Amino acid sequence: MADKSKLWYLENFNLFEGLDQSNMERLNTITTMQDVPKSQPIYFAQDPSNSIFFLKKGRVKLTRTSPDGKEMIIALINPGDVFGEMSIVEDSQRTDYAITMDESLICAISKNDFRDFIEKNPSLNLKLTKLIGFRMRKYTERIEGLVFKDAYQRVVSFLINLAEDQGKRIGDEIFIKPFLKHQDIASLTACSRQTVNSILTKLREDGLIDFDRRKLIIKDKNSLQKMAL
Amino acid sequence: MADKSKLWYLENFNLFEGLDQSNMERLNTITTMQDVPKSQPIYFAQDPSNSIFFLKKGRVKLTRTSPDGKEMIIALINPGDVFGEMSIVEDSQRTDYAITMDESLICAISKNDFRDFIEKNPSLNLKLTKLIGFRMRKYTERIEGLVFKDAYQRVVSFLINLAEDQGKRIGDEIFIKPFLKHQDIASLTACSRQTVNSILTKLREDGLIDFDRRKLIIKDKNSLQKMAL
DNA sequence: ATCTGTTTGTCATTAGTACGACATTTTCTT
DNA sequence: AAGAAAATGTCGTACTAATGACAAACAGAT
Repeated sequence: MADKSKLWYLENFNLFEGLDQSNMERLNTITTMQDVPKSQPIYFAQDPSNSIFFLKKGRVKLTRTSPDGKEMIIALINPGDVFGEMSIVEDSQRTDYAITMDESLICAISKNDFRDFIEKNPSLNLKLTKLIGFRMRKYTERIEGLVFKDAYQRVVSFLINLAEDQGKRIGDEIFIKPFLKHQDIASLTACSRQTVNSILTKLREDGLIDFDRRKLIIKDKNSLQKMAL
Repeated sequence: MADKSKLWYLENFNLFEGLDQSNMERLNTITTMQDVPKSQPIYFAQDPSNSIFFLKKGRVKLTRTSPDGKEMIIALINPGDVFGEMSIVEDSQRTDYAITMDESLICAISKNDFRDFIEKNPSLNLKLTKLIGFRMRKYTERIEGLVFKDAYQRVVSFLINLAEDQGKRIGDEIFIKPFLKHQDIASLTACSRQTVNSILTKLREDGLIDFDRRKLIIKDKNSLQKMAL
């Protein structure tokens, strides 16, 4: 789409572009590809973190759970995205839980293999740092949202981001296809399912969006942007 | 102190340890040291980010401001800490605002010099990535706190972290000396000044802490830890 | 020592959201 | 096709924490 945000491009820069043929082949030998059905865990919290993943196809969500069982979604992973990359930096355990939201095709590299590979391709180092730096920026924005914005603004901001990440512009409207459950939006925006519902309903009444169980249409992104501040 | 958290050590690992003499000297030539009075800005949001800093002495806070003027403190910087390191990763502008809280001694390296220096000392690359990775972990924890914890738990968690970072154990108690204004704690824990006050007062009534304008004493860290969950 | 601005302490009021409850609709399973 | 399970829509109630207002304590400057 024409107006994908700059951030989108940063997010989706190919970690491996610019590698020569022989390295690509070497890369191929150290990765394993796997078809994973819907709603299958990839890894759990406290698992030793010894792989880094690339999502080829499908959707994955990364979550954390509070001591009393509430779920918070840290990130939605789309095709082309890397996840679990903290394993490269730290030897410790995973702090999040990764689960497919659709049938997915996932590519894995063991931490050690990847480290060796980086050693031989130092240009990856900067890219990886940039990737992590980019994640950090997103986290900062998230924190800022939680601190400065109310539930309404958080949900609206989320919709805008979603539209920029995975929307398809058709005429004046932006379509987002495999739409999320209200509970998922709630877990992403730190409010309750019911609050999400009432906000979405209000936005629909006001003609800013339209939605049903499987798609979302942003009808007036400009106005949304104004209210998200 | 005996029980400084593991995270503390990660945070304070010396970016430059292990460098040989000639590199240390080279490093010395590209850094500038500066004595900065209390309450002096180091950089502003939107400034071009072209330096990385090390705090030798004093205290610095990094903040962000909401459109309507509310302040959020992103981090407190203590002697030995690096800050502004995102400039290495990204060419863009600063998103935060750095200001001294006390008279401080600050060491600066220009982004370009630092990049050159890294080029010649690739081991720094991994360290830098780890530093950023560590920051990221902290941010994740912050997000989790905002989502899962209420104001009470957030303030208590903050006190515990503060104690671990800069407390001095004396007998059974932990002393924290240049204590923060309630407004600062509020900006760090995402609640109002008045809420912080009432929480601290309650904790004092319950005999878990003691405090006045310039010092804080943690009297029962265990109990605090239990309530922070 | 006094004046001035800052920080703290305390209160009453209000706003924003969570939560529980339940009906309705949709989707999945067999 | 029918029954079960999941997701949505809509209430009312309850509670947490923000806000505004003000007095008291303190700190810095002259």
